[in-house]
Amino acid sequence: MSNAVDIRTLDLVSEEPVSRQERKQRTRQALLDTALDLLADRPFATLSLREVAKGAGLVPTAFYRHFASMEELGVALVEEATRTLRGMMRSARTDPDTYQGMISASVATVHQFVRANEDHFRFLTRERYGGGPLARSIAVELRMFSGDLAIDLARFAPLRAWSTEDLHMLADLIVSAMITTTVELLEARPGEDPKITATAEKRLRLILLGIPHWKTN
Amino acid sequence: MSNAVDIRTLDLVSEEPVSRQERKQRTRQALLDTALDLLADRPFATLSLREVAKGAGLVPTAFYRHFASMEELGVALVEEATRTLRGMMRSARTDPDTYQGMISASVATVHQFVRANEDHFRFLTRERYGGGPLARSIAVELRMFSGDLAIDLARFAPLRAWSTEDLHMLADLIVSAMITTTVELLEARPGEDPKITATAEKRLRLILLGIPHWKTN
DNA sequence: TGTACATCAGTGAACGCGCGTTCACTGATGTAC
DNA sequence: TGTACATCAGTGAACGCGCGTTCACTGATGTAC
Repeated sequence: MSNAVDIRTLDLVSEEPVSRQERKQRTRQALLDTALDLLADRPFATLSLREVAKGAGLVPTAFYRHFASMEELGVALVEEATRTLRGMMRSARTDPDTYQGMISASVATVHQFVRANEDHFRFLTRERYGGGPLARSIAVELRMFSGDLAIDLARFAPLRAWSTEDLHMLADLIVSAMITTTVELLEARPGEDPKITATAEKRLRLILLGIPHWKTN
Repeated sequence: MSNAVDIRTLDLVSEEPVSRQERKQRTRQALLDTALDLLADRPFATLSLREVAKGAGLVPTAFYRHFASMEELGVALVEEATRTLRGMMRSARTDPDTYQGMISASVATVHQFVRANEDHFRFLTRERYGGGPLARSIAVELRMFSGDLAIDLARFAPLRAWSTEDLHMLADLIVSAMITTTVELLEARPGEDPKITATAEKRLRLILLGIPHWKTN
C-alpha cells in the first residue's frame, strides 16, 4: 500500500470538503488495505502494528485511534472478506434448471469472484487453518456458507428425499471442491485459469453424477 | 516439551554409554519435538529460535549447532511430517477388492494415523496454506501423494478406460475429501470421531458412485 | 592401560533492532453563541 | 458572520522487552600414540 499516503495527500488538495468523520473512515480503510496487502505472502500473525501503521502513512501510535489491537484489525478483515464471500454466495444463487448449467455457472461465479478479490480469498484460505481466533470465525462463516448451500440443494428434485445430514455431507463436499479450486486459482500461473475451471467443472459433475444412485435411508 | 531437559538428565544417569553423536541426535530431536509442540496453536512463522531452544533446555546459541536457521528446522519438520504421511499412504495400499471395503479401510487408516500423529497432521494442514517455502514443499508432497493415488486408481477395473487427466481429477477430489476429514478430526471434540468417520465414508461413497456413469472421452 | 591433544556440543555476555504501549502534545475541524 | 472553546486524529519522545546473531569460552568425549 505505497499509495495510501498519496490518497490522503490528494484529499488535502481536492475541492470537495471532507468531514473529520470521513477522513477517519478513510484512514481506517487504509490500515485494512495495507494489512491485506502485506498478507499476500505471510500469515496474519506475523504482521506488526508498526508496519501496518507505517504502510498506511501513520505513526505507530495513531493506529490506536482506529483499532484497540492488531487482533481487532484482524476481526475487521475477516468481516470484510466474508462480506465478499457472501456476495459470491448471493451471485451463485441465480438458479439455472439443469445440472450442467448450475455447474458451469457456479464455477464461473467462483472464478470471477476469486479473480476480482484475490486478497480476500487468499486471506480466508490462508487463515482458515492458521489457528487462533481468526481461524475460528472463518470456520463459522464457512459452515454457514455450507448450510445455506444445503438448503438450496434441498430444493432440487433429485435431492428432495435426502436426509438433512446427507444434504450437509453433499454441501460440504461441494464447498471443499470449490475451496480446492479457489486455492488452485490463487496459486495459478498466468493462463492456467481455463484448465483450472475445466477441472473444477469435472469435479462437480462427478459428484453430482452419484446423486441419482445414492441410497437414501 | 517441558520434559526435554528431563530426558537429557536421565541420559547422564543411565548406565549405557552414549556417544557424542547420539547425544547430538537426541538434542536435535528435542528441538524438533519442542517446535512441533509449540505449533499446536500457532503458525510456524511465529516461532522464535530462542523459545524453541529454551523449550529444548538449551541456551539460544546452542541452536546453531543443529540448524543454521529456523527455516532449516522448518524444512526438517516438513520431512518428518511427510514421512508420517507416506507411512499412511503405504498402509492404505492394502488393496481390498470391493469399493466398500476400500472406503472403510481407507477412512480407518486416515483416522488411525491422524490420531496417532496429531502434531504432524496439524502442522501439515496448517502450513499447507500458510504461505512461504514450507507451504510450497508441502504442496509438492501432496501432489506426489495425489499422483500415487491416481496410479493406484488406474488399476481398478471401472477406471481402466479413464484418461490420465480424469484420474488425477478423481485423485485430487479424494485427497481433498480426506484432508477435510483430517481437519475435522483435528478440530473434533472428544467422542465425535465415529460421526466424522461415518461422514467421511459417505463422502467417498458418493464420489465413487459417480464413476460408472462418467463419460470417458 | 595411560597420557597428551583435538574435537565440538553447549555456555554466557554482549550487540543493535523492531516491537507494543505510555504519555503529553499539536493543530485542524467542529460547535455554541 | 465572527469569536471562543471543545473535540480528537495524528505526532514524537520514551520505555522495557524479546529477538537473531557474534564471539570467546569451557569441559566432557574422542583419538593418536
